Amino acid sequence: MPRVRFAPSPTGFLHIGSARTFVFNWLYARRTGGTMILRIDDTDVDRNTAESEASIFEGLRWLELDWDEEYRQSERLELHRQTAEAIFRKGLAYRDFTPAGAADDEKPRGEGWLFNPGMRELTAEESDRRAAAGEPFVLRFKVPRETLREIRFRDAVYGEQSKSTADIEDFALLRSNGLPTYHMASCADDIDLRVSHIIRGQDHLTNTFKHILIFEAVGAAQPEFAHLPLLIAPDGSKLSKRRHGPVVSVTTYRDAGFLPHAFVNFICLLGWSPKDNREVMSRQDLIDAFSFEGINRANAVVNFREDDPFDPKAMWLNAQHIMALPAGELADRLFPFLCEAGYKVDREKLLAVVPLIRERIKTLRDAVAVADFFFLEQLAPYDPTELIPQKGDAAMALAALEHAREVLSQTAFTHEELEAALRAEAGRMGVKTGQMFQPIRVAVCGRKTAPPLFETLAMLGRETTLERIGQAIQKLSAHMSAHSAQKP
RNA sequence: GGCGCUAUCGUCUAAUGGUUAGGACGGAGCCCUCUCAAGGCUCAAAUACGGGUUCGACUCCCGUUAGCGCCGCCA
Repeated sequence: MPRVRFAPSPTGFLHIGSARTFVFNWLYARRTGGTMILRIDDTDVDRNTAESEASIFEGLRWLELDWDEEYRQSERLELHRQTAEAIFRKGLAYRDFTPAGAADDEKPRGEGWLFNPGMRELTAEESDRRAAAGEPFVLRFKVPRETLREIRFRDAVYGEQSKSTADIEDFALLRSNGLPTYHMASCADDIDLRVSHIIRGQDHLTNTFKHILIFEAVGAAQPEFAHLPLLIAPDGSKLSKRRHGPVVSVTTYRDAGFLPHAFVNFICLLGWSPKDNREVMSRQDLIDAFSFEGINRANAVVNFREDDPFDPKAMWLNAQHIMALPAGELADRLFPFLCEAGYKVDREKLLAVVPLIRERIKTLRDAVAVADFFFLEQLAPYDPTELIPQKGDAAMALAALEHAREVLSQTAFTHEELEAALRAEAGRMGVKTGQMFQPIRVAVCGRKTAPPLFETLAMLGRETTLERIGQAIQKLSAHMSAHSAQKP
């Protein structure tokens, strides 16, 4: 059974790219009946924060993603140290006593550094003596140089890869403070946890050659590798909080009212395709369709803008998932957003409102603006001229409202009855239905764009409807007299 | 600079030597219609460039260009 892992370092909030890496690992595990491991890679004590770790768990919980085993690298340092020690004893690593930062001075900006001169060649006696004397050192892997060879592996996404040892630097295994580096800790854990498939970002593609050297040195079997194309910003740069702000954090999507399943659907489609033109996919659909062959090799742009922080496709997918959700579940999802907005909502009423708004919201939060008039006692102030229909005037609006008030006071508040009565009244008045309906709509909703009128009236009930129409008549009358007083 | 990776509509992608280069988002338009949506239909929109190989190239090879990644005692 495959064993895969997601290994975030808690140095920032859960990033959209990290979330995608988790999802691809998870999909593979769930598809194959394998094991999903969450490993917190917290060996960089200076940069780790508790908030960051909390954000990772918070994000994963929101996404409704689970895992089967959980580890923390900081609790496994002894294993890392012992593994490094074993490599050292085999003569495949050496102590480098070059003081930290010393290389910075002579480093001619990004030249191909391979190792610090003099340190590889230190005799065992000399090395032991200096170490015993307490001189700090970093333990480096002794990459084969005398006899060059090609390190090879087959990536499940990028295909055959090879690199000459002549182009691989003597990377560090242990820092001078005794803590393992990422490479050491990661490989030691992957070996110990029997990780069978390493699925991670493409930024690790060239690191993989180093990791293979470690696997070989330890005598461990090589796992399968699958590197994922990176998520990038519209300008081609990598996503970063500093440059791109909160759009890279998954909690931003949660707070904006994305459905977790829609969000996962969206990030899966970035760099992966089921190849059959499907796009709106349930979690089970994704599990069933996932394969490494479907993963693309080019980086994918998250198409956000300054004025529109969410990728339009993410919005569309969210709307699709909202429309596909059973009414009861959608009501549950909407509930916290409406409560947070200060609306007085009860589940019964919300359940009735859901069918009226579900096609009109792209995010859960949209409901706050779209459904306000269902829950607010008092309508927000609106411009009385909104009551005036197309190709009509204030007098027409006033007449429509007064007639409507009359008719509605004696009509049953059902969709059919309301529609029949109001259409008939428009006919009697000799106005178009739209001219009749708009003033009523604005009177009860406070704006021109709203859900269909009759369902809305039925939902609101006679009392509220008549009250709001009465208020509209007052507003309009006041407006008319003010208007005519000003311009006699 | 060295090494590695990548390149199809604006964006996400399909087409594993033979298609009028397909789908989706977004855009434009039409239909439906009590407004707004939703839905349906139509249109515009791409193989980075240059060489090969081949009867035939988005697809294979070489080069150019561009982008990204790694080259830390970060991960």
